[in-house]
Amino acid sequence: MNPVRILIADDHEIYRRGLRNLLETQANWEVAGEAITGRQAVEEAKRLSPDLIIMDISMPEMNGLEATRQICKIAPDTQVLILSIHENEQLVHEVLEAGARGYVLKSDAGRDLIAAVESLCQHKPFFTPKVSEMVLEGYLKGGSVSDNYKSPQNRLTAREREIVQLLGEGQTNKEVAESLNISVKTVETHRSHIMEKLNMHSLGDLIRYAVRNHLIQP
Amino acid sequence: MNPVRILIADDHEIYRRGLRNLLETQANWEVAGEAITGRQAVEEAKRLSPDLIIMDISMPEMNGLEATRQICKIAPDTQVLILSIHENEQLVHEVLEAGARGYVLKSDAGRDLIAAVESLCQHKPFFTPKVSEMVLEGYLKGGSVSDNYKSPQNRLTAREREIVQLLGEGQTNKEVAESLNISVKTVETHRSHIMEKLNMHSLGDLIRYAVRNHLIQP
DNA sequence: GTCCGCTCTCAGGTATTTCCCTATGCTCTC
DNA sequence: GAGAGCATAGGGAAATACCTGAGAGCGGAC
Repeated sequence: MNPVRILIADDHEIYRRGLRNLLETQANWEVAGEAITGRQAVEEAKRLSPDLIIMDISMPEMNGLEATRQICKIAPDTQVLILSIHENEQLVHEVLEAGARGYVLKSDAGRDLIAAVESLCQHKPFFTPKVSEMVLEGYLKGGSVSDNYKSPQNRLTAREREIVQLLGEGQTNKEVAESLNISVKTVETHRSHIMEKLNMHSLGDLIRYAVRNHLIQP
Repeated sequence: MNPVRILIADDHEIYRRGLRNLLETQANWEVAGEAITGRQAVEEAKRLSPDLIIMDISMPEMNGLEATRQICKIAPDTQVLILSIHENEQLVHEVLEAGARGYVLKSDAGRDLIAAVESLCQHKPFFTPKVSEMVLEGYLKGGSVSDNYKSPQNRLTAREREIVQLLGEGQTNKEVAESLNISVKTVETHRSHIMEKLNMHSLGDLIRYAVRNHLIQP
């Protein structure tokens, strides 16, 4: 039987160590790689085609939510397990919408992570008890999750959200352009589209928007 | 030479694993015990008399700040190193007041933790670069930290705080100048002073600072 | 299959804003 | 009265905003 190949995406080195250490206690599991940013996670997912990704939400450059969206699109066979400190209903629905199949709170991870990984490997979703209630509620309300969830950032495209995050992290247009390997002009275009869509008129508005919508940490 | 005996206090099992794993790479260091709550940390500090405690801030039952206060009172020989995700000036000064001798951001921990532990073992304080500037300024101003740091934004002058707030609320330099009936040039000067004082390089940084320090609402 | 709409990409040009350095009063302290 | 800190501001260089325009790719509609 082939080993289960796992990619770890978390910006804290200590936490990655802890995860690796825990996962390696399991026979037949293999940590195939590590990623520090969402962008790296996407790249490594492409390169390594892991069976499963353990994904933190808050990461620099690109957050885990956005990374999950992209990975589930380009590599639908890869299972994504979200590890988050946020016990936030909105966020749970967002990550499910993005394509993740599991959500474990970091405070429960020591107890539940192994079970969660096992579950996802058998293509069954997994949620820590606190989370599963929220999820259930979402479905019971009728309609799909997406019907219930119309957050304003859905109006932004993936690329636009990405740019909002980088700007929010303090990068200038020029730095964003370098980070994404695109022209400054392109960044300017995106930026003006974003401003227009959200009806904002200054970078300050944009950044507060990003903080409110958990695209960045204050 | 006796080994350095370390107590780990953090409520996340994965994180404790990571810490233990990292610390055990060092010869002559020994993880004497673990605590999951602040209360446990106090008890274990009494029972084990470790040389050093690595202390998370957010823990259930009793937070790391309160635990630090108690431990520094009952076991003044034990060094406390704070490990926190919060880049918040107020908090830094509170933990120093409480008796901690080091403050490392979790995002920097992988790089700085070993150095921090070494430093504290030689009874030298240690702070990650981002943090050390805040601290340094506090001491350079003379008097105790608490005198100067009733609130972190004391480092900025009244006028500067006013400007940070207006910028944070989404006003442009020009609008701020109109609001305050001063020249745009003056606003620019204030702004660059603020940036310099806080060691920031973009409006994004500034706004996140303002949100963290409750100068504005996100 | 083709067309339409959306997205991402980029360019050029001008107006505007910001950045960086310097400088002048003013007040308070030592 | 010398110096430190603060609020004020100017000049020139750099960056950004704001417009128009446009090609390439992609997915859904018909």
